[in-house]
Amino acid sequence: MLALTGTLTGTLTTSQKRSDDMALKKQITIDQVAQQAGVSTQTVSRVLNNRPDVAASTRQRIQEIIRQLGYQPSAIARGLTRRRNHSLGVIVTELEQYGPMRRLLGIKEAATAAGYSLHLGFMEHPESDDVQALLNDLLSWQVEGIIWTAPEVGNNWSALENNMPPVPVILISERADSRLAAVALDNRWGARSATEHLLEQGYKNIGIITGPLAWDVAHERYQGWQSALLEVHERQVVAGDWSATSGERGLRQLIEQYPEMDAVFACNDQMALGAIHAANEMGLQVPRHLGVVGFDNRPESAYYCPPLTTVQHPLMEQGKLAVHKLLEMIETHQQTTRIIPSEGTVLKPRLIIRKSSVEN
Amino acid sequence: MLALTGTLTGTLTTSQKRSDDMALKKQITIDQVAQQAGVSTQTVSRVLNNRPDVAASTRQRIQEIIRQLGYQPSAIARGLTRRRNHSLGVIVTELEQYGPMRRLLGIKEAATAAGYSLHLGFMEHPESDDVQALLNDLLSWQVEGIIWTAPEVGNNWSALENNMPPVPVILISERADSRLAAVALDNRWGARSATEHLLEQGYKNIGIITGPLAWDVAHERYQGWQSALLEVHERQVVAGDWSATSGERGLRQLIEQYPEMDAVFACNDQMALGAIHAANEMGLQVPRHLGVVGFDNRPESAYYCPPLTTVQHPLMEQGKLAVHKLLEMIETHQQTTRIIPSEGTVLKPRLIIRKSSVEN
DNA sequence: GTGAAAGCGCTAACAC
DNA sequence: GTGTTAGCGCTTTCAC
Repeated sequence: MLALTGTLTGTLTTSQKRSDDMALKKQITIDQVAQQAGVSTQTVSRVLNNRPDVAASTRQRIQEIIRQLGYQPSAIARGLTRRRNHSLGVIVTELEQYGPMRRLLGIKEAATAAGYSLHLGFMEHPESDDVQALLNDLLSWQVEGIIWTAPEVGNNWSALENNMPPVPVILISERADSRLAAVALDNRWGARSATEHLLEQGYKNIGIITGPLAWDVAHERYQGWQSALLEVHERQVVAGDWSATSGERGLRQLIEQYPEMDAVFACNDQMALGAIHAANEMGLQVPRHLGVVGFDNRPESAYYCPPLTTVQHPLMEQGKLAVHKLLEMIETHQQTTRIIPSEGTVLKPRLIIRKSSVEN
Repeated sequence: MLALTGTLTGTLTTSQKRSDDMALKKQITIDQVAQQAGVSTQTVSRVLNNRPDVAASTRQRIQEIIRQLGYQPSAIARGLTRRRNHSLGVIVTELEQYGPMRRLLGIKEAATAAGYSLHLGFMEHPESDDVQALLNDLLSWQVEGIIWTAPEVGNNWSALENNMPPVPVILISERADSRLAAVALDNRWGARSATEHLLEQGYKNIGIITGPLAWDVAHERYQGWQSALLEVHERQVVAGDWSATSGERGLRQLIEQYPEMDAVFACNDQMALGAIHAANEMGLQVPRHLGVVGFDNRPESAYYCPPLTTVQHPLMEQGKLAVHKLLEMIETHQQTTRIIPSEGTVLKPRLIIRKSSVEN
């Protein structure tokens, strides 16, 4: 484990060696370019920023020198004066999960396309981490806006509402009724349609393997499932942790406590995979004896045995949309206002029907 | 699509509205803190940096004011003077793949633990993107070192060797014999042991579904497979693209062109899943008629049917190790030297044996 | 213990 | 067209 914290003062450790064949290149600055070209730094700056008022010959000469020197303007210094550095902050968690990852990819794509770079703030423990510290870190990099794509759990972003950062914030939400400027995915609706599909297929007793219920996303899916049924009993519910392992364990437990179960809604594809696996091992045929539906539509879920019926949601699109809305807010100097549910965009998932829930 | 490129000059678009209830908070600076406290900025700076030579009472007073104002020092301005901003650059691709993602998680964890933040540079098209531009972008953020974890394809980092950046670079490599300061994973060795395992199980005719062979990682696995066999024929090889779909297609094609095949090495778990699926559909029992081995050991591969024999490799560890080595280089002012294969760390994968390759 | 001055690399606002 | 001046927010001298 490296202990870097102490070295901030600048004193270097004792064992410093330096490869002899390669002196430390100093950074090339605008001054050097200006000097070489025999002009002022200002003129160089004009060339860098494609300003019109530079003589063509001067411009060419300067560009040539820039190339020769391999000069690269410092985004940092530039940002300091411009008060704008074309970067966005993203607060993320659980990147090992499918949803967060896909969203980040969408964010990245849209940001790159718009010429923005990304600062990531990782929230390790959504339920306990100090939100303010994370925000401050991002703000200290002068990000122009912030995308919040960490799970809404407990009151971890009530802090946000009380102490709004000086830049626009957009929230990526898992629920249709979110309270900050948000791009939301209607998980509840998706879960409901998955459950209704099972009912339509003639299944009568539908269990559920949920995600960790403290998370909004898990809670919403749970609610969606519940809303499709007339009444539900505790026996029908088991909590998983998104992993295939917990899906397997979950199914076994459900069978035990709810023997009449003939279908299960697993709240993501991995848990569905675990459930199918357990069913196979116990000699229950899917979908004959047990209907199974998942959530996510990972590319591989079409190749499970049997192929998995699941809910597809536009994750990358959500990420992209969030960037677009955020940039719009930035451009119009719009601050994040408190309660704008109607302005928020709500994306709907889509049910993908495969063999795991359709007999024959 | 937002067109931001034109707004750099500062002129804002016409439709700018501003929410009335919330004026734009200006950033709080060190000067304001100093003024409030009735001291010089210098003294505040000393407090911020935990310098000893400040009167205890002064320090307390200043800290109090900092808290009240919610002052947050600007990492940007600080970095500009210190010439050090505690950030690392990471060049990544293909984050939707399991390997790259896991490595990034490892990198993130180690960097966070050491108090470093990360700048991501995304390489969209490893085979064609302008490497220099990506590097320049990272350098313009004054990153103190760079982790290169994009696939080695074609000559995309030969540019690196010719034009070494002014900061240390560490390469995350897929081959044991990499030429720059590297933390490598011995893919060839892993693939070889997977293939040898199949031979030991009595399989005689072993096909392969490779990844895109232009990538080092795919090529290395191919080589490992080949090295375990006495001689190989073109018929035994099909190229996939890492997706389950390509695995399914690949198996069908192999069966056709290499009918005596009794086992297949799929170069990642997803393709293995696709292959198993195809086999099931064609009435071939796994592992009875066809042995299958994958590569990656994703958490869910234990739940395929049958559970997948596969090669596990320490991806997160590789990422962490890369950070640690890079920080070490930074601390010792060590530049990346050209050829140091022996100094590079080589991690070995490990075969995980499950039912897909073991009859009974 | 504390402050004044200079400067990090760049750009905005004005001059000429 | 081009140069000068000032300043972004902070830290590093070096005074006192």
